[in-house]
Amino acid sequence: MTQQKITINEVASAAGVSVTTVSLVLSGKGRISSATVERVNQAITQLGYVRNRSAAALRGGSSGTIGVIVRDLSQRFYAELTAGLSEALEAQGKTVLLTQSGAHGQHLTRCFDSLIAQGVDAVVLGGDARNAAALAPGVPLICASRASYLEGADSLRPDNALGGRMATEFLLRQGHQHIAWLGGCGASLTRAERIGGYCATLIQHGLPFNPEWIIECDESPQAAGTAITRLQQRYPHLTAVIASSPPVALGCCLALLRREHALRQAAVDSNGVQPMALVGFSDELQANLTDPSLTFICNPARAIGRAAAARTLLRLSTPDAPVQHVIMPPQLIGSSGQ
Amino acid sequence: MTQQKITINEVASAAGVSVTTVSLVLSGKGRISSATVERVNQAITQLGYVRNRSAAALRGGSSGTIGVIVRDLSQRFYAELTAGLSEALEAQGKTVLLTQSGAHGQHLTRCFDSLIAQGVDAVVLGGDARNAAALAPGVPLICASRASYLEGADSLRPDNALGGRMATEFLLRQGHQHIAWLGGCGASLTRAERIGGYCATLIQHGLPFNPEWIIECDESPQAAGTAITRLQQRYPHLTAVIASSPPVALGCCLALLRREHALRQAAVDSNGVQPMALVGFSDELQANLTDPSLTFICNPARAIGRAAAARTLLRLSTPDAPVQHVIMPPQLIGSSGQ
DNA sequence: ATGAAAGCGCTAACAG
DNA sequence: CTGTTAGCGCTTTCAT
Repeated sequence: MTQQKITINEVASAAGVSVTTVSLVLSGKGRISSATVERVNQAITQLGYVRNRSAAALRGGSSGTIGVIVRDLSQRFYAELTAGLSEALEAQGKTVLLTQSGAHGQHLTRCFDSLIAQGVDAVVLGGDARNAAALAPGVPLICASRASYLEGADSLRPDNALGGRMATEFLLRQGHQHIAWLGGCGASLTRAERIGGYCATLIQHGLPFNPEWIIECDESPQAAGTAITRLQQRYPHLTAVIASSPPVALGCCLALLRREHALRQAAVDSNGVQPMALVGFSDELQANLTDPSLTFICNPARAIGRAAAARTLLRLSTPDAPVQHVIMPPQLIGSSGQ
Repeated sequence: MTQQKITINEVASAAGVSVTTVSLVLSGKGRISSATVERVNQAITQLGYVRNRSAAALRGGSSGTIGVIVRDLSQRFYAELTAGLSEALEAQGKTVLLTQSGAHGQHLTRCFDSLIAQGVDAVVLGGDARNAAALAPGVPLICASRASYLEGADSLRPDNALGGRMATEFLLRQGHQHIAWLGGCGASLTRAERIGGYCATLIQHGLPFNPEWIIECDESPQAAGTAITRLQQRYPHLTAVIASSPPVALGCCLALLRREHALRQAAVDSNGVQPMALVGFSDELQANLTDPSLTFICNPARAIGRAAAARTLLRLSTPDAPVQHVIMPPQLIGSSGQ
């Protein structure tokens, strides 16, 4: 179909220079006179030449690819992260090699092997990094996850404690003093960090912190609805709740609306019905579920991806730069923010 | 750190054979005695050899990579699609090169160029395929999008008309006869196909189809709430609504609950208040927003990804297989399904 | 059934 | 500043 084999050789002769010059122009390395650069680029576009990165990689140059490992792209946080990362890397002429290590990270080794075999210039690792330390010696490793990180490698992650603080302060600002925490799994590091922020904020404000107001529950509206109803019965003076995720927040929201219903219908004086306030956590920035009654603290996943891209490029250009750990602030979307 | 340069040469001598044999074993091509295969594989694992795909690609073999182009990974449908695709391809030893063409497909050409430069064995294209026809001659192209496809290339996509039919039939089965359609943009092909299924179903059941019950609106709970309230006022005998997306469904759900409130409080006879039924569309299978009052018709995005992977592998092994177009059924998640 | 040898397209020494 | 040249690790005829 198209002209098959346009190599730097053709480009070189077309531009009346040597292959070295062309190669230098391509990688922007040597000091080539701008006139020559011009001529070469012209030849390149004229011939429709596309550089063969395999050959470049083979010879020792960089492959122009960055490996990414995430557990599963259907997890919002990692999808957003990967989107930001790929966007930023592609803008710099890099290409992303995507691998999924599986829901439990079971394919981590396979991921590293594929990436190494493909000659990636660096690896960005999402998710748990604990046993990834020595899997890819010789290739820069950048960690970008929801909570964990590696001592010796560059890392980016959300400021979960700040998220917990933001949620709590948002509710305090509205006058609430009895705030419950609903949802999430006790083993979650992200959750633990967020709850840390929640507790710290309460204490800073001289409010008592009651561990019985911290409830684990499945990430489903049903489970959340059941849990919050029980919570309200047991602790009637609770006036606000922090939900660990959008489905939990939704479950709370619906349960609360229905409860208001029921109470009003029971002919209780309307004034006696105190509507409960609600804040939820989310992994997507737009969190387009927001509504007057739904406010979210959103992870800056996409921004983390972009930052990881920047860090990766820096690490490639400056291998000796000191290791850096960055934590990025969440964003409040809904009632007051955005 | 680790042993640096283990090439097929080391493997060959370690196994006491020639590089040819090793290469043949690696690609499973030539007829090598199983004894030799055994010996070679042993040497490979012993030395921790990993094949250099760049070299293989350069010499003419396959690179073992499949290129993927999506508009933006933060769109659920494409995140799920990519997850399924990558999962299935990695299980077969392939690696995915991910590129994003941008919200408006503005980087499509750049995507193709990068992928070609990297020597991909095939390209899976998500999103609009119209002007992608001739961008990558010589490389198999597989289309996997929400609606559009290319005549000459293999394609996979959701059965949107069936989705519309499923939503409508679900409501009809519950006895509803006055069903509105809320949300989406008039220019959307996906929406048009779904609405086609909706209309067809109504007609098949001998029900009138009223174009004024099809409302465009922003994909936000607020917009949906406003729209459905207006709709109810204008057409009081509507008893059900189909929502184009989760945020629209949520907005409807909340608005409906509040309206029931209001009516009940206004001391209207409770029996006069007919609760409205609701079905929504979603791009994620778990659609974990489901709740007794929230049912979803979910796109089989992940399954489409897996099917696209299978089709890609088939196309690589059998280049002459006839072009195939596959449409995949959505899934009802919630009240009755699942 | 296996081995020897010729490059694939590119980059990085070295020279000029 | 630019040209010559030697491979990178692998696949693939062509012999054996």
